[in-house]
Amino acid sequence: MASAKTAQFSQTEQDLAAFAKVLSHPARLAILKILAAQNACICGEIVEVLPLAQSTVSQHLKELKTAGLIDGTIDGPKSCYCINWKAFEKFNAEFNSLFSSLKTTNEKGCC
Amino acid sequence: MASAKTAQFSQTEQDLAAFAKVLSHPARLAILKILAAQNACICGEIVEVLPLAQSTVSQHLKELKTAGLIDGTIDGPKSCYCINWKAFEKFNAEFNSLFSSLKTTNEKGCC
DNA sequence: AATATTCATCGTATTTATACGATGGTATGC
DNA sequence: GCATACCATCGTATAAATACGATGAATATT
Repeated sequence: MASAKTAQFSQTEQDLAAFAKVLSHPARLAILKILAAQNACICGEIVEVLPLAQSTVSQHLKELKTAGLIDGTIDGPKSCYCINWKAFEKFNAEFNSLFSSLKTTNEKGCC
Repeated sequence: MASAKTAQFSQTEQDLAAFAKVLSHPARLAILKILAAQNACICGEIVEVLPLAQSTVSQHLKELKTAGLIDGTIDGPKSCYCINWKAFEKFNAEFNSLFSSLKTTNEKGCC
C-alpha cells in the first residue's frame, strides 16, 4: 500500500514534503548547483559532469521541472535548463517558515 | 539498481539529500510539528492524532531518530520523544547555506 | 503472579524511486 | 536527401520506501 495515506495530511505538509523530496537526491542537488553556477545549462554538459546515464539525468531534470524548480526551453536540437528563481524563492521561504514556526511553537522543551 | 550511484556524489550533497529525505514525508513533518508544539511527546499521543498504525508511526519516529532530528528516552513502559534542537539548528543552517550559495553563484541567469 | 499497557521490532505486501539501454523525434550539417 | 548530434520518452529491472498485522519485551497495575 505504501504511501497511499499521504492524502490524509494537510495540504501544506504535502506541499513541503513534495518539495523536500525533490531535494532528497544528491544528483538533483548537483544539477541545481550546476544550473546556478553556469549560464549555459545544456543537458549534455550536465551529463558529462555527473556519473549518470543521459536518460537518468533527463529523468531528474524532468522531476525538477515538474516541481517547478527549473524551466526548460528547447533551443534547436539542444535543451536549455535554468533555475526558476521565483519558485525557488517561494520554496526557500516556505522552508524558513517551517523552521521558524517549529522553533516558536516550542517553549519549554520536555526531555 | 536504484540509487546505488548515490555514493559517487560529494559528502555534502549526500548529507543534505539525506536530511531532505527525512522531511520528504508529510507524516514526519506532522510528527515534528506535534513534538514542537507539545511538551509531552509520548508515542501514543502521536498515534492518536495521525491516520497511521502504531507500528508505522514508530517506524517514522525511528527514522527521525536515526537522522538525529529527535531524541527518544524510555520512560517506563512509555517512550518520550522530543526534537533535538541542536541538530535541528544545524540542518536549518545547512539548508540556508544551500539556498544562499545557489543564489550567490548565479550572476546573470541564462534563459 | 497474573494481567494489561505501551511500544519496538519482525515479516511481508505494495508502491514508488532509481537507473539504464533502446528507441524515436527534431534540428543541424554535409 | 542523408547522416549526425542532442535529448526526451518508453520499457524494464532492481532497490528503497511505506504501511500494516503480529509478535515480543518491558513496565505498571491488580
